[in-house]
Amino acid sequence: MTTTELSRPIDVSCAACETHGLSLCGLARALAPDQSSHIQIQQTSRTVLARRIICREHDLQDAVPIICGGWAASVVLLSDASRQILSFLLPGDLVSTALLFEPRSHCLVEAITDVVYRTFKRSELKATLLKHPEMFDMLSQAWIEEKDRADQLIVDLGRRTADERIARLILNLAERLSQRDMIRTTENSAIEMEFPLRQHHIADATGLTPVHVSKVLSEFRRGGLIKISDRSLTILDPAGFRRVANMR
Amino acid sequence: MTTTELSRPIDVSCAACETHGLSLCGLARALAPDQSSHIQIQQTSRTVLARRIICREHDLQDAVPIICGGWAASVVLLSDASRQILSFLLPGDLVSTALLFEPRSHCLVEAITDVVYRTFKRSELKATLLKHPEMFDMLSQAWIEEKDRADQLIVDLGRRTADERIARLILNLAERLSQRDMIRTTENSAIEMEFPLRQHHIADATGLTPVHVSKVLSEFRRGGLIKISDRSLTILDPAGFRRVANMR
DNA sequence: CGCTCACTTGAACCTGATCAAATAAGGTGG
DNA sequence: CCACCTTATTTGATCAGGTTCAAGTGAGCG
Repeated sequence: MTTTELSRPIDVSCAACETHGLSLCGLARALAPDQSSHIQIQQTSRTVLARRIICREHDLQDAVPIICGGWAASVVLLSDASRQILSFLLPGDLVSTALLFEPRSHCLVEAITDVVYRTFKRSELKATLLKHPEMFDMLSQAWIEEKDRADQLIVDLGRRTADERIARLILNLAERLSQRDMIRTTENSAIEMEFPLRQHHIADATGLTPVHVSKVLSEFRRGGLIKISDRSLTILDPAGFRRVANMR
Repeated sequence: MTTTELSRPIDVSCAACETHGLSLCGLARALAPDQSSHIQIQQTSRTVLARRIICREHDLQDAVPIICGGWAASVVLLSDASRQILSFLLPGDLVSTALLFEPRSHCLVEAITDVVYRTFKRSELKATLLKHPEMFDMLSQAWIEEKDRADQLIVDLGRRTADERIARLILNLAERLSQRDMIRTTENSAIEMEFPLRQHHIADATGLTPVHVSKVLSEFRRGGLIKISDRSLTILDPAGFRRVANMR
């Protein structure tokens, strides 16, 4: 069985949500069932195992998913079996703001780690949105951020070198994790984070091959910029790493 | 003087709007002053010359622009003076749906041809949006299309060859122009359209160099796929061209 | 122990970039 | 209308960043 389903009230298997409770983005927080929020919507919590699919392209879905725990990716499959990752989804992320308005997902959403997510009925969520102006603002906020990240990725893929793309990906993830209180900063200002991505994920996200990703990461390691071990990544030299990332 | 400003009623210098009156996308049409629409919002019409800027990055704008005539581009400038075009804007396009919710444009909008556009006050537009559910649907439609095109571009830049990128760009433009009744189909099923783009625009949009764009276009021409002359492009062999565009 | 999956490393290759020079196409002032 | 200047486009030669191919190493797991 790849998914478990349970209706409210949310039970302990959703502990991951609590863990990141405070770190969820506005929308997710407003909808969290255990918050003091005055907004109440029917919702369902699910768990999927790593590598399993959360929603398929062209699926017609009545449900709008929000990630509560774990990492996922939105990916587009090409006819030659190559893949492009459009975005990584972290706890608190709405899978796609477009799903609020149209039932058809146009890309695959795949769990990278085990993932806990909640789903809402589109109709209810929309209704709530129109009734609560503050929710509407959160939505437009999420929308703007989603588009900004897509535009940023376009620039990266169109105009930056492999080194830059990879460094920027890592820094962007660090930034987003930091907003969720999911990084540690050590006394020598190194930044450490959980990093469940395989090199092929990085390759699929940056438009490179896994082989080249390996070479670039080795280079970064040799340069003392980062350290990777045991599904955890440390940026040893944030300033230097940012320098690599930013400009030609 | 780069822009002319005139308050309603719209005069003949906005003839371009009439030309494409029927072709505007839902939102723009609903807002067109000469339509039988029951929705009335204060608006201003402006004209800018080719190559001039419609709105600058980080500009704080009270105004939301919709293109009425001509072609424009959203572009991101990099520190090394290279550029990435995020999207081409055609008549009927909202410059960016994000501008409805936040006053700060995060990219430059540049006229490619002479451009006629109208601007609306954000506050009024937002208010109208919430009052008219059918406008809200048009907006979410525009939003979804905008995001779809961005995602499509990500895939193109991440995973496709130069030939594919260029062919797809041209086909996408043909498709969008066709929705606006701005293409001609000749008896031998060739597709002809106005094509004001310079090769450097194509390069900036596809993440390639102008030199390489020139080579690829020459190759297409030599293969009898397209013809370009006098700011007009003809797809001579649509089937063959689509084959080049679609898959590896 | 033997698999499989992830990563690493090196060699050869190729797509697209860079450099350079020539040609064409506009636009302007006289 | 022409001479001149600037901006596009074309074409060829060379270069380089990443890919592809291939083989080997290592870690986790049944």
